[in-house]
Amino acid sequence: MNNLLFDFISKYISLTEEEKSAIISLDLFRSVKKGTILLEEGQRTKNSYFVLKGCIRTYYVIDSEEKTTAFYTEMEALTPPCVVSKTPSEYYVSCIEDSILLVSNSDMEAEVNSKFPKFDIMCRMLSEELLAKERIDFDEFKTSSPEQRYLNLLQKRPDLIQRVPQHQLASYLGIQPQSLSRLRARILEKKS
Amino acid sequence: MNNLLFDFISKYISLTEEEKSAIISLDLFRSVKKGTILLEEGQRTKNSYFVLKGCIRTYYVIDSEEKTTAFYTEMEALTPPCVVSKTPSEYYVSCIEDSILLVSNSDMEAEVNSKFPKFDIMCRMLSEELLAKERIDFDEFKTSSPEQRYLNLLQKRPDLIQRVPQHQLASYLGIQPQSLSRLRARILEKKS
DNA sequence: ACATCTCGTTCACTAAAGTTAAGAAAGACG
DNA sequence: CGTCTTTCTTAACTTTAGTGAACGAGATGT
Repeated sequence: MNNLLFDFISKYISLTEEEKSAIISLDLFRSVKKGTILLEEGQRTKNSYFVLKGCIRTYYVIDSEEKTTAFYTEMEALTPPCVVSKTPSEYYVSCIEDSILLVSNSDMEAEVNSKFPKFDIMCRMLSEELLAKERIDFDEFKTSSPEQRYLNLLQKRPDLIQRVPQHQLASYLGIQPQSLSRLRARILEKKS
Repeated sequence: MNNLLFDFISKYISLTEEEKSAIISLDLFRSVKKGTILLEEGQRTKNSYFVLKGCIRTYYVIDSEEKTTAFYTEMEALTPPCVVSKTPSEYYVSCIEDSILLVSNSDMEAEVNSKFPKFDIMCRMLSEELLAKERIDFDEFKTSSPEQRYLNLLQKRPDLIQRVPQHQLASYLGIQPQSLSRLRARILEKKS
């Protein structure tokens, strides 16, 4: 697990052995069972999550319906907006597979960053990269139909379609579960 | 103009007079005429933009149709994804009002940041904040209908509806211009 | 002043998504 | 093993968005 993390970090900065052991000594890894709710609406938190294995999702409850808006799988990081804005969370975060997560909190990050300014650089690079990715995803979403979005997902994250329940996928695609079923039937029809 | 910029920066870090004059000496301000294309599809650039006055938009050309995905107005910053990924741009950036922009390039930023590490911190805070904002916008988009998105925009950025052409607004809302017209008529009907 | 072009709106029609309801299939649990 | 629940699918119907075409208003250019 440590190696997975260090391989990831090495894409941005290089670490000395001393820095590596400083990270290990923080004891950040957590095993989390499927179904665990990591963050609830209205709750305040300083925690960020990095998925080493498994999958977590973010969802809102609107009119007592769950609306899933994002999935985070292996080597993906989530810092909930409420951590940045220091306000109560607008959404839930839950674990949809047995997972191994790295859980860090912003106070601790600030401390580490002041000791190792390198980390600030890495955080900056990471969030710039994530912002660019998020914008492109958003743009693709805006400029395509539900059917195109599904086909696009099939290309880019085929694993998600296997490991995630359909009704969660549906709201991730911005549609109703029934529409997703129909849309998939339509696609199969076209192929034949 | 300098004051607008320094007020903005002061939300993140505090600057000494020396640092301020270092920034001014970089001579970053540009007056840009309405209609100017700042970035074209396929082009490589290292430029980021900060809008002091006016409005710029990003758009794709898909099937020879313009698809507008974002607007940036006063005190908003745009670093195109292609600057981060160092690849040719996937979209166009154009100026839709006579504007005053701050144009910086990533080489210069790197130089300034190494001289004043404070700036790295600010960039990090800024991109974390923007990422959080982008995620929330995306989530709202996913979880609402075109009509709700329009009403939402009316609440949050009423100025945009005034200053931006309808057909650009339409694709910003992820729909066709005709649908936006119809949708607006529908809303007016409901009110009466 | 005239022709041209762009933009916004409207209309009729088609296609797709929302909604409500019902039933089948798969899982969870005692 | 059967029961209960959740998940997925299908269907009928309603609502809304996409599409193609047409029109008028306003801007642009010569």
